[in-house]
Amino acid sequence: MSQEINAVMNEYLPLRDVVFQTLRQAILRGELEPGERLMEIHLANRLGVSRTPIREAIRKLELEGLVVMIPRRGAIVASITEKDLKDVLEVRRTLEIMAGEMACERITPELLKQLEEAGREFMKLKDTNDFTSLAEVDVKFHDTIYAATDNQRLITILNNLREQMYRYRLEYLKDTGSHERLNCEHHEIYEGIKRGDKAAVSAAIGVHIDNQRDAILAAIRENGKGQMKAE
Amino acid sequence: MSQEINAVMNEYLPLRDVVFQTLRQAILRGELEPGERLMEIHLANRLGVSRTPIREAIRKLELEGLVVMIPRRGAIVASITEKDLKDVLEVRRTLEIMAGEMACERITPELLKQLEEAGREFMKLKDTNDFTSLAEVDVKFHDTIYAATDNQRLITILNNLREQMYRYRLEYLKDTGSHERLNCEHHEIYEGIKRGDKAAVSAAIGVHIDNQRDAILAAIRENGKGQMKAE
DNA sequence: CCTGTGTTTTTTGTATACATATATAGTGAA
DNA sequence: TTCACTATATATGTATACAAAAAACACAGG
Repeated sequence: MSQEINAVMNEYLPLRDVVFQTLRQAILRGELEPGERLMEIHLANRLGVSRTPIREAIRKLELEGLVVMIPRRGAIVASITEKDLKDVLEVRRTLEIMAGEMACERITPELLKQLEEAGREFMKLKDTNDFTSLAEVDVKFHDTIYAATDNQRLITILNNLREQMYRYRLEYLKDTGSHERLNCEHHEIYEGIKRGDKAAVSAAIGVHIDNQRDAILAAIRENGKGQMKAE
Repeated sequence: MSQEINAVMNEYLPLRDVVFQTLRQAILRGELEPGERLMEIHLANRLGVSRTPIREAIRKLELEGLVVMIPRRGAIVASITEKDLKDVLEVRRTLEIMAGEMACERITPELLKQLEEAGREFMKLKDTNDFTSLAEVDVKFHDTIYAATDNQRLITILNNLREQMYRYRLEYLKDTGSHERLNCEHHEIYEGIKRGDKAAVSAAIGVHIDNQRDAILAAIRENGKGQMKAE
């Protein structure tokens, strides 16, 4: 049993963690849709494990808010309302600015170089249609800023908040018209951090998130069928 | 089996959640010390349940960061280093200020009244030795501000960050010399929110958290024996 | 044709069983 | 005495078994 899974387990990883990451990705990528039930036996058969690791993975997803438990009915994929998304973006805006300002003070030469590189890569990719790579580079750019804060708690929270929006990220990156603007914003942020100019960085990141917010909300309102549930 | 636990279950609560809350409280109150092992069979016997709910509760504690898993050895209560605590307080400072500023704009008359009342209760209690009630009122004061933000995500994160420091809260509230200052700070925050004066609120909350930070760090450095592990 | 009730099925919640890895203790030899 | 090796005990990781609750279904009666 669990051949395909155990193959990945070169170094030690409990099945529950494999299942957790698998389900998590599936939810964030939209392969499991909001409202969909997570039935233990079904998932167990599908992943080739018993119910035990499935259940333990669901406990973690529950705490993370990615699934909602219904008493004696099990777990369903959590729906994100527009209000939820606004709330997340509001907090994220504040913390991204915080991270940027901290980076102004604490960034190391290596990380600054890495940041510049991520910015360059984004510029190279911005006119292609390779949205996946583009998203990756975008993540790398922001991750570098996070790393510069030297605050693990902040990094963890920011990563979580960002991932809450993964379902919508790709959608909004497909709006190629915004790439040039994103590129400019990245450059402005990079230059600000390089100069240690907190006010400039703060303003640039604020604009950056606001634009992202507007783009995502617009995208949702257009084709908000499966993605957004009423409740 | 599980007599004492089932007694509490008038309305439906899975055993795993009862166990989760029980263990969580025990860790936050310091009844389970950092580094202590959480052995499943032992806990199961102690709480009168089987290993299954214990394990599921541990999965949640793991994601919350209150326990750390050691491969094939199980869970131990997470140690908080001084760096961890500083990181938490740094993030918390930013978000508490954010909450205060949002409260300036969004607070309702009822919540404003509740805030005033919490402030008054704190004043009444500040010269007694009833530290538990004092802590409760302090929590209520801040909870009211959180509620005024109308941002559920922010509330969740702030509650979590605050709870991360529960182990140290009581310690620092026992420093009766600081009560008068805390009281003034509360009053200043309340007045600022009432006037909608964001700058004043921001400054007051900043000072409030900074003082708390210094007090906690000082308390830890004094008797940092059991509480702080090198890891 | 609709409705209410009893039965069956499905699925969760909990307990237990089994395999394996790690720690521990004990024994023997250098 | 000390080191090494083996046997044993203990605890985790996973699978399975069992009970109970909820949903689905069928059937009888109006």
